Amino acid sequence: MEKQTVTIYDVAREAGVSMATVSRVVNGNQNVKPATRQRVNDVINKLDYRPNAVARGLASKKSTTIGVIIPDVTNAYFASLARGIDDVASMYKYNIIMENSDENDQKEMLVLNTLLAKQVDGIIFMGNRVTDKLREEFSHSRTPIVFAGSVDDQQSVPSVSIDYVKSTVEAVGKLIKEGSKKVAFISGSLSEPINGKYRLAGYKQALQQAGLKFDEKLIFETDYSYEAGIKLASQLKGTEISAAFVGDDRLAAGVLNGLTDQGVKVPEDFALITSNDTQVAQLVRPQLTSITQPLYDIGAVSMRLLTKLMNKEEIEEPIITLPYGLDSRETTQK
Amino acid sequence: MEKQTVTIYDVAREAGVSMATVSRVVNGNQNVKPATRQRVNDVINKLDYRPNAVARGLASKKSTTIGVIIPDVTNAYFASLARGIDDVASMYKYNIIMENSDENDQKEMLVLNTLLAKQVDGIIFMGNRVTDKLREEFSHSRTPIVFAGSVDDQQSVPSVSIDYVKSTVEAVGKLIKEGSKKVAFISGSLSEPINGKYRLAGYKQALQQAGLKFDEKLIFETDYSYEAGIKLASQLKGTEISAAFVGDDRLAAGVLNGLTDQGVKVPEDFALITSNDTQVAQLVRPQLTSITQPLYDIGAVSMRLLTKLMNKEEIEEPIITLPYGLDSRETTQK
DNA sequence: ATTTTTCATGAAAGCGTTTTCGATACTTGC
DNA sequence: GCAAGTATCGAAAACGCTTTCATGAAAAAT
Repeated sequence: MEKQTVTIYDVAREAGVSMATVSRVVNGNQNVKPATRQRVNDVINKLDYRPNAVARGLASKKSTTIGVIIPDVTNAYFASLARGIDDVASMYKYNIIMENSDENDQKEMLVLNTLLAKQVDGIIFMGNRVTDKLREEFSHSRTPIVFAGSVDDQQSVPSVSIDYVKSTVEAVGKLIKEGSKKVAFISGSLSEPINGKYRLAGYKQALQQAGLKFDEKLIFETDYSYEAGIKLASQLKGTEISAAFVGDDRLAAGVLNGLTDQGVKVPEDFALITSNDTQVAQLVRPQLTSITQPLYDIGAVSMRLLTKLMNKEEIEEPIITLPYGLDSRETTQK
Repeated sequence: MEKQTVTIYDVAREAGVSMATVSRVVNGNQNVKPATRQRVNDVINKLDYRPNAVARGLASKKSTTIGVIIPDVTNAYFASLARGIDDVASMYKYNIIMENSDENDQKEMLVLNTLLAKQVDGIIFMGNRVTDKLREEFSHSRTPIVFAGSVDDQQSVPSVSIDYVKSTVEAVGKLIKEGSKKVAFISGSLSEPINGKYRLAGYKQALQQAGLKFDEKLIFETDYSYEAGIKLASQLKGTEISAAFVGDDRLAAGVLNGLTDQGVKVPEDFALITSNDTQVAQLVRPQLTSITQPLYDIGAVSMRLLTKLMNKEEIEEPIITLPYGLDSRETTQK
């Protein structure tokens, strides 16, 4: 016995009303006589009627679904944002279609298009850079979008993040103040604005404030992985470098563990500050001093912003900067 | 100028064919003369036509979307599974609606229902227990479902996981063989079959094989968190217990760090084996010896199984058990 | 040359809702 | 009691696509 799906029409017939009325009670429209509402609700329960969201979406042109483009769910940083996004999304009755992009240009285009095809009401984009093609696609579509945990360097898209320049100035400044003359700057690709533009600027600014000269050789561009950190650690050993600012926690954990495994004492011989305050930073020993970010909130606020955009509400400020902190743990003097 | 969406009808008119023909070329149906196909494709490009997936879904009764119920994306274990799921899902052109359940019964029911309302073609469920209500809901619906990383203890639902009993026997066996007479069993709620039924059974079996007596006092039931581990560590210190099997990596990391911080030497004074082989296990120092699970594959295989179910293909074996391993790292003798 | 098959296409009926617009039935005010 | 307003409801037209069925044309078989 194939379960025949019960439609709004069945309910209407059974309750002796029109589809319009059923639709009204389902959607909480007030123009229904209480008695009728009751009758319809009874039938709904009796028949176990569940509105078909797809049909609803077609008729209303709203899918109550938003698309989330995430580099990799497996990355704790992005996963935390995602959690914030999801929580406020469900608060507002939206569902989330999540797509891993691997920060691959082609894949990003692809998922963006399928998201648009699915008629998502809005999109949250996570990633460290935006290609021109992608930006163009964004502006073409009528679908609102917000960047979470990153800024469009043209500042043309609503976004929420922390102040990467200032936080880096502070972190590097601390390293210098605690006695390091040679502070390495370790990050992912410098072609990503967050690194090449903001963090690097902060690094230089901190140097300048301390009257130190910028040295190209202290800049290490690598990828965001634990392994890359381990490898970097061997390069670092035996140099004059005695501290490092690192743009990613897993990378930092690699550097730390690599250093420690080689007998370098952290923080005595080498100080370290990382950037994302992911749980990783607290799991390793010694615990990583880190810039702290309201990860969950970045996601949550992004989603909240998106709901406003979708409602065409007036937005006071589309580029939101959330407060950050600097938590001194065990890889700096204190 | 509000961008007027271009529909299949516009393409049809412009190309001088019927909607049916356009639909055919869009869907790769072979019954179209190459010349016509070409003409239609040209118009599609010219007009930048993108099929509306919602309308498509309504007409075809397929959403090409699957629902994923995950306890918490922020948990590395589940995130890894999710990644596997997503990769093969997109391989098969499915999109994923992801819902965090927090393993909360009520929330699970809720998300299941919205998933069903959205007409997902299939569901992947992650979680450690299934309430009867949920099970009933599953069986009511015609939507195929598979459990990833857990088993329905009634074995009535397709699932993919590892053999929790055998892997635990092996892990606990190793601990005993290496000299521990008192091995603690530390896990999350015993009401979850994975703990109370399978792992515990494995634990007892290992004891029995070694001729050891089961001792209620060695069973520690807590929650899966780093903090819980830290707390547990103080309880453990000073007892005769000299080893522990732990059901979760973050929990294990907590125990390890807690022990170490109190001056207990691991593995010399206390040996530890954890269960999920999440990256956490390798980040901590000493690195946690762990049962290894093919996390990504569990997700991937689950999704593959689901595609078969959705295609109504013949399934040889709906309860899939993937191979596990035991990686001796630094929290056991070797 | 005629009959069959096969191919290519179009007309139109859904798919299950929402929503507009008008109609009817009640209230209310006077 | 009657006009005017208001609350309640229904008919039916979308929404943008897929899919069945019929049809005519072209190809193959006789």
